[in-house]
Amino acid sequence: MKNKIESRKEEIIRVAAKLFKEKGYSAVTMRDIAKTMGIKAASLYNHINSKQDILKAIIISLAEKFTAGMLEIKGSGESCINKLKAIIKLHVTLSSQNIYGMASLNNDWMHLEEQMPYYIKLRSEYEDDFKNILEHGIGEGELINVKPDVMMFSILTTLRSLYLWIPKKEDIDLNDLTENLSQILLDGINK
Amino acid sequence: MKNKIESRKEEIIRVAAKLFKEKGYSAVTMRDIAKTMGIKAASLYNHINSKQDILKAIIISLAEKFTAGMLEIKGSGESCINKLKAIIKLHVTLSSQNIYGMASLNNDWMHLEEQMPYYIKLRSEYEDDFKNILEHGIGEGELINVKPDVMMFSILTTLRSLYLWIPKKEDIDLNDLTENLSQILLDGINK
DNA sequence: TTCACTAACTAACAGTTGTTAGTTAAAATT
DNA sequence: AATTTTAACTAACAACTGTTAGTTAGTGAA
Repeated sequence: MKNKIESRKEEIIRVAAKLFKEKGYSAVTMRDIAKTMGIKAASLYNHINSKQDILKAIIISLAEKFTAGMLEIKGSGESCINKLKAIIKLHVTLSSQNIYGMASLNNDWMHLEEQMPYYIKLRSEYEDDFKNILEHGIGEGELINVKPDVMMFSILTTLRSLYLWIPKKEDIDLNDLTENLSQILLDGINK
Repeated sequence: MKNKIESRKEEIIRVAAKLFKEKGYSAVTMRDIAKTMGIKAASLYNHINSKQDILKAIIISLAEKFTAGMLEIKGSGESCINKLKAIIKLHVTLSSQNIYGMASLNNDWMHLEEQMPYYIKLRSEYEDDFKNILEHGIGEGELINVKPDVMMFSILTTLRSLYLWIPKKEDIDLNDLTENLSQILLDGINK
């Protein structure tokens, strides 16, 4: 059943995500989405159930990709520093693959309805895993002894904002970016 | 004319900023704001001109405080590292003083209308000044030689997200936070 | 050919939106 | 005491919201 070519439903989700990034979920109307696709708002409902369903499709699928990525990293048996580098790469990869979706994930999750508790659960678990890696790194002497909360906040907010920044650099090389970010986030900028 | 006690207009702006942080500008109605204050929506218009004016009041005044802070730092004659520490302190100070306003500044600026170009101008100049400090630091050998764009992105997005994080820690000491952030952002977490 | 399916359409709905007009009771000023 | 100002109110508006119902032209299968 699933085709390589984009289904109409996937197109709606893609177009909606782009509009959500520009104006936010609440400010985008079904008529906006339809107009961008060159059809009428009512026609959208041949493919999707509701506006809410579009948001859900964007956010939950992305959140689950982060969870899957973290699961793999957790079980990799690498050093703490290497795990952190893998997390950075995970964010660069997923963000560059779905810039518009990342905007909704960051800014529109509070407009989820039934799915909100599930999203919150995924996010909490991700952050717990992240903090765990940091605490382990501190315990092993791999990392400096600073509050892991502040550490995680600092790194994670940078990674969560990548979607704002990647599209501005058309010529960007993602491996370079991952490398630069690792250096800055792990070793700082002070010479 | 100006009193120490909060005017009704200031109360509207404060209440609105809190609601804007929770749901975003577009999802908050004038009736929401009024209800929170225990009055009717129409009564708000005795004190403010429009919903748009509330957003403008929140965002522009904050943006101008950042501009003023940067101007002072720029002319301080301090070393690059000390200027960066001063920027970190500026963000911690302004963010903790106005957590709700910072949310609008970050997430709702695109809903500014006439004032949008002015906001964009302030933000661009701030970022230019920031990058300038970094480039100077690299040139002088104070900072490692990594693309200043990536450096600025990394530090600035962390600082811009402080509003998300400060309120979670009731017991937080702002000087501690500034100190921890400086260490992490400037020297990294790698031992 | 006949039939069911797909994906578009028009029309309309009930509720919500920001905002205005006009009114009123209390407080402040003259 | 008379007057003006303040800050609330009710009622209403025109525009917009997400969504539904019913229709229709084109497509592929029987």
